[in-house]
Amino acid sequence: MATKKKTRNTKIAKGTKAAKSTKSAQRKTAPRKAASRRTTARAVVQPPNHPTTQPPKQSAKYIPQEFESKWFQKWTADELYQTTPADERPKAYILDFFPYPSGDGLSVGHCRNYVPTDVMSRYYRMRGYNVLHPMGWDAFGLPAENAAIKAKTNPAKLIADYSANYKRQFALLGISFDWSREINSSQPNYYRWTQWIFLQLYKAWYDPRVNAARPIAELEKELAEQGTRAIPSVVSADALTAEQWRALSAKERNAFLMNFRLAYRKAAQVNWCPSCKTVLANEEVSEGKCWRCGSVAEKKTLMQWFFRITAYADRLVADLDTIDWPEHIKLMQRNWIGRSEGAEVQFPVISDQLSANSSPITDNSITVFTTRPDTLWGATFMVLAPEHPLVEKLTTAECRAQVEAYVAQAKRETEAERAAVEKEKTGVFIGAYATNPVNGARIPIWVADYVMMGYGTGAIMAVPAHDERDFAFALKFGLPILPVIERTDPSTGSGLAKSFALGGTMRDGFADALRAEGIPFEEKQGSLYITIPPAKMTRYVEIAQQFVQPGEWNEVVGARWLFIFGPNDVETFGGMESEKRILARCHALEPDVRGKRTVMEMLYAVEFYHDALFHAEYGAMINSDEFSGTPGNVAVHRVTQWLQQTGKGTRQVNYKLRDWGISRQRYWGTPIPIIHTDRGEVPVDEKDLPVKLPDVESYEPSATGESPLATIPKFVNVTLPDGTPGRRETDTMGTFACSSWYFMRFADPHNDDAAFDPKQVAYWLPVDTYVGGAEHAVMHLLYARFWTKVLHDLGYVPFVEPFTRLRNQGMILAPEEKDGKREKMSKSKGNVITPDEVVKEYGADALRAYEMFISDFEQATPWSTQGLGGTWRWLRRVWDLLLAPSDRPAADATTERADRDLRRAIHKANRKVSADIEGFRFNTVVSAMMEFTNVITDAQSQVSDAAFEEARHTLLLLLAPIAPFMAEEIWARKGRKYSVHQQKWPQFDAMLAADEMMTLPIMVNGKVRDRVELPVGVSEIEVKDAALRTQNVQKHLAGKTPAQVIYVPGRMVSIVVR
RNA sequence: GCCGUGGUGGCGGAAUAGGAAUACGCGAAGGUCUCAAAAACCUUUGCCCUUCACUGGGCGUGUGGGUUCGACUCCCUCCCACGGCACCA
Repeated sequence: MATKKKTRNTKIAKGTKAAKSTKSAQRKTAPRKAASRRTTARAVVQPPNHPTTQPPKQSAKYIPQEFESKWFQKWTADELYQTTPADERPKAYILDFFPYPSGDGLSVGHCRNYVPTDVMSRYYRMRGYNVLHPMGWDAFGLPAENAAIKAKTNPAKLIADYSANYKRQFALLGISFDWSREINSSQPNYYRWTQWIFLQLYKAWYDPRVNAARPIAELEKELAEQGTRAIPSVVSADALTAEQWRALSAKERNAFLMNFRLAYRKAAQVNWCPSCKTVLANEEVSEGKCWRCGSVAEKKTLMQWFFRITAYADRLVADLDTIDWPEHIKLMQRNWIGRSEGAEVQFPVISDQLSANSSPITDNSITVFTTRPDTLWGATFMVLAPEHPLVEKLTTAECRAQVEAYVAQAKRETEAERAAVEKEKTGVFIGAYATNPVNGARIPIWVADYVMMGYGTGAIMAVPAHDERDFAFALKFGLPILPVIERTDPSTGSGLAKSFALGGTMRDGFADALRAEGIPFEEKQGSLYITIPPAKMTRYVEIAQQFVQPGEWNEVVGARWLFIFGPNDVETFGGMESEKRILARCHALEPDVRGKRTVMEMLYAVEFYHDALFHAEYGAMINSDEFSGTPGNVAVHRVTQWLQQTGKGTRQVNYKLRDWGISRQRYWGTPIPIIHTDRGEVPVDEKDLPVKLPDVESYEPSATGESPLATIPKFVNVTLPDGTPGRRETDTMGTFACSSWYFMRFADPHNDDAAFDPKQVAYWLPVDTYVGGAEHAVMHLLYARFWTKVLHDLGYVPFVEPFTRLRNQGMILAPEEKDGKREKMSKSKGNVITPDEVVKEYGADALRAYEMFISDFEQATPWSTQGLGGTWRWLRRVWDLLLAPSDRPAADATTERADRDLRRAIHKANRKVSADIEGFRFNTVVSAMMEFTNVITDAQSQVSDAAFEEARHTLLLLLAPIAPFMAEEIWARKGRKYSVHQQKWPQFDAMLAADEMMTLPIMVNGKVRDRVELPVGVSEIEVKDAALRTQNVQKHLAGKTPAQVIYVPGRMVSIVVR
């Protein structure tokens, strides 16, 4: 560090001398001690009688407000950023997330992604790429509709105003969007094709045999020929023979096909406000109440449209491995899809319980899904979700009243209440029993709200010893808990076993005997807390038998489960019978435990045991008949295989992912192109698209829960070409539909004959770089991936992933207050900073540079007006430097060396700036530019005219993507041919960037003690020699001979002395 | 609770691949210019000790440990902040 600074000081000192010795009168008047890059630059810029070629109106000073808007107008007029159609150049598609234009406009926080993607686009244009960098509006949706209702206007008008404002702000920032490709998802020429894609989904089904979507017509053909025989059951459709299919009416066939279509209709619940008589979005319900009127939100069941995204779950998981996305986003998608492998197992209901019911059902059984078939032997009860249809069927007469009350209460609870944190477990026994199919155990059936109808089969086998929720439930209701998986001690990797010897239960000398055997324990208040090493287990059991007092017992828990009552009187806890036996004996011996209903409840009273009683590890199986001893890593697999072979269960994959609901009972969205008739749904003919949203005055919600469109007869009532009367579907699509394909439309935005020209899409797509906030990590990105795969399967696009590279920008927070608290920018807190105010004061280029410089692109960070001032001052120094006159001294020996150094800096800067723009390291792009500026300034009075010009030329070109306005203005003032943005990116030469000398730090025993400067490429022996000779190293060696000298080529020398 | 991300000067942050910690910028202090101020520019700026000075030394990347000639970087423990999910069988 010190050396480095000294070096620079030396250079500056030399520079000053050189400056003074030159002829410039101005420089002679410079302060004697000036010696600075900055004074020098400034002194050169403002000579009183410097001959200037500039028109009088131009300021010599950097005043961005004088020229920024002028240049943007010219760029627009010249169509400088219009994308050219597909050609032979390499393409770069750089895209920002589709924004909803909000009435509040952009803040400096929103610019965090628009500026860097613009820099990148400008960079790739200069690199000779054909760049697509478009912008459009995600214009449909709730915010616009609500704002319009409030303002008593049409949302289309609001969107027009808001997007115009966004466009103005983008212009202010110099963002180089190709506005000729602007799209608006709420215009018929766009949503016509959203409807078209809906129809493609409606007319397709997912064939698991080929793992792809296929036309539904092919399914109909197959059904007519051979029924459902060859179709694996992926949907909840009944099996059908060809004859049965052919016998169905058109309406019945339609209903049957709904089980297969990728766009289908089913009953689903919505939030309903009984007072506003309207459907509420999740966002409009807070704490179970309507956010407008505060009444309690209810559930209402409506027929709604869904996309069958679950069919693609496996592909959506698998293809994540092929794309360059942040790992945490991929992880969030994997978790969201929530693929889990397990088994479905049938638990027969014990029929004698049913005989009491009026309709005895002989083949009744409860199907459960489990990810842990290896724990089946520990299933000691079952739980049904309150909504489960078998609750009604199986509840016995004695329990009916209680069960019905419980179910009614559970249904009243909102989802939020039911999922409340640390909620006390509740549930009711329904009076019926089932048989555990693996061991024939008779186990009770309960109903409880911690089981959800929406996941798995809505019923579970409860394995309380190895599932936390089941454990809590069993403890509360006194249900038996049987360990069936061995506990491993995480710290040793072997079995964890514990014993608690209560004071007075063991004879004297027990502790000494343990000590003699080397079994560790702690003694507190006369009781022993023993942790038994696996190797000593047998010995421990022998010792305990000898020392246990008559009428007392000692137990072992964890890896083994033993109750030691006396010599040769040891009970193993390992099944329902032993549970009963042990409990009876303990109750008999000890009045204090008589209140305990299960062995585990008794043990749970000892806190020392807690970590050994319950665990969810994949350990070796115990207490599981012939499977006991099966190692943990193969247990699930082996049991699943056995279940399949014996017909007790089947291997099953389950997902958390639900199908994508798109129905919105709203006006402002894409109408769903379906007509309802007596013979079922009929899709609107593709040539009749778009189904236009009627332009109406009032679109307040209907009182029935239907969309406002339902109140417009002119829209609703239609007659099909064959004269059949029909009713249009009145739901509109949620906006995720619009944003699931817009990136394709940008490739061919004005096509009226198709959603896009496949050739254009094949050229531009997939998107090379996609940038937006992490809040869309799951939904939007998953849906867009899904649509892309469907369109691929149906032959419309040649790729399966839409976004090759994804990056998320970090949030820009409000400037830090004195208390150091970090806050988001928000209108309500009044701490929003707009680009408008920043551009007005500092100009767009300073804003752009600061947006890049502020921090790592993905990291959240507070805005700082002082930091912004720093980048502004840098730009001003660049301005002065680039517009300074060129009158360097003639070349001589000194300049030759300085020229070489400067040229090296030029190529190093080029390399760094290029690599960092491509790698999303925008903050170091700016710091590298600042350093390059400093180097040129420092060197300017020592180098030749040619080298100085080369450096300044490169600086200007590297600056063009970052500060486009200033670069263009300087380019013009220098009299160069318009435009700087159409220039080639400067050439990089690795040879010229290579260093001649290297400074190597020398470590002695891990501490830097000295440094040597050597030419690059000297031999290892020379380096070591030089290192050992340096003064401070000699001092630290203190006459000793080094034991080891390590040379890391070009990096450092490390000397070890003992 | 689980999952994810992060923790480096007074502040924003940098550090390619295990090899010079704190680049670049802000702020601060002192100075130059000025009648003065602002602006601009110069110098210093992790902490501590030592030296008139040159210098030399110790500590230092949330905590504690480990691996290594060498750790911001790799491994283990713990703490804190932020984001997301939450009875998912």
